[in-house]
Amino acid sequence: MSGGTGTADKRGATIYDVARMAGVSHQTVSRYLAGKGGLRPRNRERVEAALKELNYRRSHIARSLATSRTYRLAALGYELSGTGPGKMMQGASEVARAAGYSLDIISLDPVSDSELSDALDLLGNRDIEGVLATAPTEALDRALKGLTTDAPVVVVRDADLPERPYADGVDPLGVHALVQHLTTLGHRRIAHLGGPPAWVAARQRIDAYEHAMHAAGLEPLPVVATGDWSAQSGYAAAPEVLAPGGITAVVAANDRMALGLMLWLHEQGIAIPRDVSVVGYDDVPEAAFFHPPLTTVHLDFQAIGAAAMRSLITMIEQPDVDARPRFPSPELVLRASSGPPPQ
Amino acid sequence: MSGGTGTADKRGATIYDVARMAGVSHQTVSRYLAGKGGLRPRNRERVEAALKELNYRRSHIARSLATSRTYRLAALGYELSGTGPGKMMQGASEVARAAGYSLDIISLDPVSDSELSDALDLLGNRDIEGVLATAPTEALDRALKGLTTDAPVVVVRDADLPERPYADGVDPLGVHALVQHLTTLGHRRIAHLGGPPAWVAARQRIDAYEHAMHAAGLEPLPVVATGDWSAQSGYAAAPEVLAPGGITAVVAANDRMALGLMLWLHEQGIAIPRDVSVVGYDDVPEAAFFHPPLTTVHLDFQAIGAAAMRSLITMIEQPDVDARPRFPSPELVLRASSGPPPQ
DNA sequence: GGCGATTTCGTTACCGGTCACGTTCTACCA
DNA sequence: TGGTAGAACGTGACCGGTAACGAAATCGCC
Repeated sequence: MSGGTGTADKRGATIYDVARMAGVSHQTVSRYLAGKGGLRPRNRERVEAALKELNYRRSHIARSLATSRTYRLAALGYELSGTGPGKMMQGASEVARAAGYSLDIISLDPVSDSELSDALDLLGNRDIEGVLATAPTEALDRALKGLTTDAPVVVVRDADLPERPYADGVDPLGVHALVQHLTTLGHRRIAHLGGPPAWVAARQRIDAYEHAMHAAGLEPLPVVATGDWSAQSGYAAAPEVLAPGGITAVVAANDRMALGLMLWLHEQGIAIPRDVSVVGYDDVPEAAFFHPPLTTVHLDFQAIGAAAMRSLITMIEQPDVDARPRFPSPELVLRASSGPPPQ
Repeated sequence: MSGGTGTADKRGATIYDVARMAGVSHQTVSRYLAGKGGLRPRNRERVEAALKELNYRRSHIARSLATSRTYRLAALGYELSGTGPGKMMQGASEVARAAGYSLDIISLDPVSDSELSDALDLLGNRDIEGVLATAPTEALDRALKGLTTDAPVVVVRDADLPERPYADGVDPLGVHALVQHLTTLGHRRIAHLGGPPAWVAARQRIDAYEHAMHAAGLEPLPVVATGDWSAQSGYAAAPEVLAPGGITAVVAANDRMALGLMLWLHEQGIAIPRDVSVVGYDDVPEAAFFHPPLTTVHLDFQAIGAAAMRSLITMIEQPDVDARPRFPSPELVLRASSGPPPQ
């Protein structure tokens, strides 16, 4: 009413405005905002009143300039609209926000490489405190290594493979469990429908398939890896996968490719799992409702993203602490798409 | 070699450092960086050399403080890991980055409302220049309206419905086309498996279904809307949807619910589309590979997100221009899940 | 060579906070 | 009542850029 200071002064009120109105110095206001106490009740009240009256909001920009902390992180990866990467980002994003950081998510398009370099020098930007990169291709992996920033970088692969991945029966990817499940059912000729070879994840799964077959005393079949993770590519690659003949089970590199493969089988009149068993990888929420419901390996993407982000934040806030992320293990999920081979 | 300034001075070089090394004033460096020209070749060279030598990177923070432009936007929505919202964000994100903005993506959890208020006052933050919100529930819609910020806000609904949505044969949602497709095939008892009623999108689709039925001279059946967009919920709701009896076609509120519904039908020995036709909505990439491939309505989510973002940026940069987004129209996609009703 | 008009450049202030330090006030005790 | 420790508060500088303005250098032309 009185005074005539409009409520919405353009450009917002500063601590100096607040200080003037409260009859104190800007430093006192700053102290109040820092919440450290040490204000006399009278001044505290006046500051609070002025703050409210002017609808003060702090300027993170100015604060950042003074403290050289920005609380900004960046995350990048391919195909962030997919279930896996998407959930990962969601997990990461929640952790970041809870810790007071904001997250710039940069979704790369596999097609255009120019975008990659753009995005990368965006990261070279010195007001980003840390970088999280997910499920990279090797091109991205290399690019990240060449990153000229001293901000910490966390790269999430499908699993942090130990030095000797398959020693001691350790199966970090869960592919062994999948293959073992099939061999236990009696399958011998088990094919692998691989993911795009440029992806580290796809290569890891191919390796794991071959290793698991050898471990079971079986000869791995030539891996068909012409796909791009999509259902379309699974459908297209299906004939080639089945070409060797006598195949009774197929391990697809992910659930979506398995879906495409299954449609092709249906169209050929090949029954699942009576004639051919199909298993996937990822356990997307829809996999339980495929026809038939898909046996697959469950990955808790959200937890993976969250763990990676926790690790990144620890690297920033406590550089001396060892903060390697601990990712949850993949778990085999048995459903109706796998069964004993035909006689 | 000479001089002894280490290449990696902590905290980075400033334009003052560069200016000193180049023997010019900081303002000259600033001018060079602004790219406006007007430097003598000699000075230009010296500045360039110093820039490179010191590995200078500009501080966006300081620039923001001086210009009061932050080039930061925020986007928020539910279930960003889903195909639709995910692609939308991807489209928005690309446009934003191309225009020089960075995008904070905030993924809300439908469960916890506390998160919403947290996120919201994060937006009240005055260094965010604009807000994009997608596919909101009405709770979010209300919350956004109460937002105390003078930054522009763009809210994306499924379609920007005109004043009188169904006049003049206009069908902004594509649901009419879907229903008409079914009636043309001869269906009369067409049910709707609705989305979660709290979602504006779900309500719009329910309305459109009922209106389309009336337009075809048919009585809409009671809508079952107990789902949550998931395949699981489609599966669970299936018996109730089919309960009225004699139903020969079902319009699901989205593809995932259609997937769950179809699994239930398979389990009951009901053939699709021989006994019952099923159609979805969204056209997720996998829909073409369901069994059978799903008739649905295609939405170009990426284009929608991009259009919304362009609109937001226009609102920021040219406040006087009318920048209402123009979204692409949904398109009917015919596949094998719909066919004539049984005799 | 001298003059004015343009370019080119430097000086100073400012954005909105925090930090370091010095001053004032209060409270307690001799 | 005076002295003093410690809390409360204010002053000035600084973070790293940009904006505004005036000074200096350059150019063209007579």
